[in-house]
Amino acid sequence: MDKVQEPGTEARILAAAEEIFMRDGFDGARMQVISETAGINKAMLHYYFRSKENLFEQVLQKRIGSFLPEITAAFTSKMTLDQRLEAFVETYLKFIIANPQLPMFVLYSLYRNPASTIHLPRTLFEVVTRYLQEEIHAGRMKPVDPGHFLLSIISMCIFPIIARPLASHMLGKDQHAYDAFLAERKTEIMKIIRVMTLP
Amino acid sequence: MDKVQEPGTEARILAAAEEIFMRDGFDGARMQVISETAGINKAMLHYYFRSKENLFEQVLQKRIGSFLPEITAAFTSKMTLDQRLEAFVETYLKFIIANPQLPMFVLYSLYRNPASTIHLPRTLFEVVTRYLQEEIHAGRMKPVDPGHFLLSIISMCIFPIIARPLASHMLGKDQHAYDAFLAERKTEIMKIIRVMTLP
DNA sequence: ATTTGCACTAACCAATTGGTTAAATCATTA
DNA sequence: TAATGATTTAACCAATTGGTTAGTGCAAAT
Repeated sequence: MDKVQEPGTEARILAAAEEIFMRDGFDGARMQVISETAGINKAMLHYYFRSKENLFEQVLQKRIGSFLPEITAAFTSKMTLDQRLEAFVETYLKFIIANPQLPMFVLYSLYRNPASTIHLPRTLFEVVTRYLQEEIHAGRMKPVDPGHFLLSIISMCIFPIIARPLASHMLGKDQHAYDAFLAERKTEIMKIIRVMTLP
Repeated sequence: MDKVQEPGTEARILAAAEEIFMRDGFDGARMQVISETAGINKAMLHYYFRSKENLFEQVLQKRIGSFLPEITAAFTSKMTLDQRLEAFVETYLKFIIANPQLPMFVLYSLYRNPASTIHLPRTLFEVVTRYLQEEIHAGRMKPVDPGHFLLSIISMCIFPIIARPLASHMLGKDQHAYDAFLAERKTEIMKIIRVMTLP
């Protein structure tokens, strides 16, 4: 009989904290609920992580750090500009549709406490910018401002997720119809990107 | 001596509640702080508004209702398609740049409690959709899905505001440079819109 | 002049909050 | 086996929370 590798206490706490902080936010989350979700005593939270603030910061940094490298990798893994942008959008959308609570959690947390951005890498923007400038210089792409270009793409990917309650109501779509709408997004965003980039 | 029309207690409470709820969110806001900001006793909050939840809902509905009609009006006030879209983007951007806390407040509140959407009008989307379909039918506009089109525009307007801490860090821009970046947005978004709509 | 009802306050309340402590248990090592 | 250090627990704590209460002052109505 193999003994199933059950996660240690610290990992269980982090997983529980992630779930509760994402659902309820920092102020709405209760240490008691986190400890119950992790199946342990409340005092253990303070034994492993000194305070609520520290526990929250750990969760936030862990989750922010997890997807930026993934996106950057998707972009650099393909050959042509169009392939790279398509891989970028596809990976981005797939990731946030699979983790729909993550964007709002990250954005709201940074909005309330911008100091948390300090530990973030800047590689994604640098990588994309350098590549776009090469393509533009070689005449394979219409000249665009890399900052505006990248932010517009990310806007169109993330916003429909974080604005879901408002957007689905305004478009008159129920749960199901809005999921279908999100599934069409990749195609729609790529249409816009192509018309922006084609020289 | 004219007596300056000082706002009544109820209005002072609403103004204070708006300020505190926007800054701290529902869970982070304290009734004590709201009452102090309004310059009154805490019991007055419950005298005029029964509970914290009710006070919050009043503030939320009031602020949501205030800018949707304004945007819709901007769109319908102009003649040509391009003029209408430009007025829409310009008004939208001007409004949220002047009220930068509003979008996150509304989106986060609805995200945490989607039930609050019930009382919202849907006129904006209907007005825009009908008009776009006419333009497309008349061959004055490239055929696009109105839902995706409208949501993409709104995404590109709002996202740089709510993602400010993250975006300014990733683009390597300080406070000042990011303000300048936001000021360029109208032009950049209009470029994209034109290339999407031109037949 | 007395009643009525609204606006307002100080004091209070039960419940909950994040955090602590001292003691118990477990595993490792000497 | 005895000692040692890490892990876990139940009980506790001071502070804060949203909300209540009984009563005060005051202007209009009777």
